[in-house]
Amino acid sequence: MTEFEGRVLDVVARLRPGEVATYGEIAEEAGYPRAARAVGGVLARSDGVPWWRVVASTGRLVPGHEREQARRLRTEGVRLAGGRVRA
DNA sequence: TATCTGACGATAG
DNA sequence: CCTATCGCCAGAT
Repeated sequence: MTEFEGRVLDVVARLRPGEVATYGEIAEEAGYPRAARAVGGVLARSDGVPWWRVVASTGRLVPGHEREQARRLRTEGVRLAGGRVRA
């Protein structure tokens, strides 16, 4: 468990139901401002974290998990439109 | 030290 | 709105 990993997972774990954040925001809050890309890598290999509450800066859902993510987000009351989270 | 790989982000066309 | 590109980053090899 690297420090980067630990910080990222910690930040994501703090997201509350209905709250959505972008990879970039997670990276910044974790203390690694420009590591948005690396954040995706961590989430892709982690379990037990609310990954569905993280989306791209454009509001797009996670590639390959659109259905599942959309289902979970709607369950939490998040408004979606055209496969994207409404700003 | 050099490369390659992604659940990224911003920008140009 | 879409794709192509390029810049950026941590990790793995």
